[in-house]
Amino acid sequence: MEQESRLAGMQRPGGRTARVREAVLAATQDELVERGFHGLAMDQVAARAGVGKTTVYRRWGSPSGLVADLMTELAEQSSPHADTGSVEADLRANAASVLGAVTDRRLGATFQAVIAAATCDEEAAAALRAFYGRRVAEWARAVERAVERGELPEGTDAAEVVRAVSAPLYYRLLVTKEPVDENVAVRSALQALAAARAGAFVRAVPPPVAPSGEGERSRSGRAQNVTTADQGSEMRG
Amino acid sequence: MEQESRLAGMQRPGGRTARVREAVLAATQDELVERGFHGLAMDQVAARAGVGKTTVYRRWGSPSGLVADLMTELAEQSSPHADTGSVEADLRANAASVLGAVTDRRLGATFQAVIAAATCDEEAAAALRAFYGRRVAEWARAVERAVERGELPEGTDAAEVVRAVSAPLYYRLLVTKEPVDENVAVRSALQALAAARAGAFVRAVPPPVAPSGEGERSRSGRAQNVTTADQGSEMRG
DNA sequence: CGCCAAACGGGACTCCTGTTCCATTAACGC
DNA sequence: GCGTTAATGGAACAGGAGTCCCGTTTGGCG
Repeated sequence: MEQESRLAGMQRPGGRTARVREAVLAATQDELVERGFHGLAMDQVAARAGVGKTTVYRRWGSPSGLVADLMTELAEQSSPHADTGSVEADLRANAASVLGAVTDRRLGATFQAVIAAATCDEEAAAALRAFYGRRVAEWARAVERAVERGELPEGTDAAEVVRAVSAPLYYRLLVTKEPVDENVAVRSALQALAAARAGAFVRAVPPPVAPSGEGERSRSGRAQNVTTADQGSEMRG
Repeated sequence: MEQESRLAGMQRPGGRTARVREAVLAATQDELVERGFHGLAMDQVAARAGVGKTTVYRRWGSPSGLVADLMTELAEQSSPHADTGSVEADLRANAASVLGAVTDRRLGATFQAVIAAATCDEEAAAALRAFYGRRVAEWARAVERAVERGELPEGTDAAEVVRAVSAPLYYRLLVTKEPVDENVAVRSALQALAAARAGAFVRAVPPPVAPSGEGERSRSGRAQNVTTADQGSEMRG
């Protein structure tokens, strides 16, 4: 999308260059598994890949660049998805897929890394967006077919349903750091399904309810005890 | 809990020490807003806070340490939550609260930072867990009351419902990097509510479905098949 | 087969992060 | 007040990440 891969800019993507990239990306993943993103040192990667440090700096620039390229690589590979004819089974399969990606030692480390990188590096963020954009779109087709079959309400936002399946898993993984296991994955799928069946994903914007509670204030604002009585001073436009 | 704050270990937590901590944490937040976690340099923080670099290193050790302490500080402050008597309003208020925290320039930067730090630093991860543990527990009470009132099914896992409200917001913020606005927040709350009403959060483990399609396989070749051969109780309504 | 430029590799160099040492300040107890 | 010493502040020091320079390799092409 944004960039075919790190070979895109190369004017001579011949044998050696491709070999170098392959070796470096593999080494990067190894390092990620062993030391995590914070411990990803360009030196180490270069040494492990058996290439010059200069080369790694020149082509990838930073650890973020490495993981971004890695993610781009993964984005081009992944695509399999189920289409069983039953939304429930499809969504379960989707959840299982995410679970697998997150659980797998190698892939999990990579995802953690790319997400960490994405918090501070635009290139990594773009790679991440591209990856999920593609993946969500793939799985969304199953949901769309379910809508066509009448299993889900007309107007259901398929992509949103798919995202809703992954969201709790990533929430646990990244925010609460709770373990993510099969049980959680199944529940996640079923929750999304239940909400979808209830029409919570139909595209129309829901109407506001009477007392739309004010959110918490930032610490600098120092308002404790929101009584919710205060009416809609909207959060931000 | 793990540590009251960074003052805990201090044997002489008197005026100056407290002042230093305050100044350093404030400076840390400023730096986070301006440069983000990746650009958080101990030197800069020290200079900005008007304290010696040595002091910052001695007491916090690393950028992660700074951020973790900041999160601990925030955890002790936050507590406001709505209890309007209507689950829908409460959950909307919860979503708005999260939205506010994420949207606020200062708080948002801090959360991003602590999450980034948590991916590679156990102390930051612990601070993050503590923060959300507390916050979720607070909001869960509103859901519990809703269960008591009969608005939601018996056996509903209140904490799970609360987490389900935040999950999509953090998913967008961290994974897909889509903008998080009020619209998304409201939808998130209503999705969680719909799922809760449908009984998707009752504590019993859901039953397996017949044709559990083959999940996708992650590239490393491990298959994930949801078998969920657990005991069961029906859950869709 | 041989040219040319693209890409790589190694080593020296720079700069910045983090540490150490010691003098100075100011809480806390009396 | 006054002493003790935890805690801070400054400056010099060390180590490592990232850059630069330039020579070497190698893929593309006639």
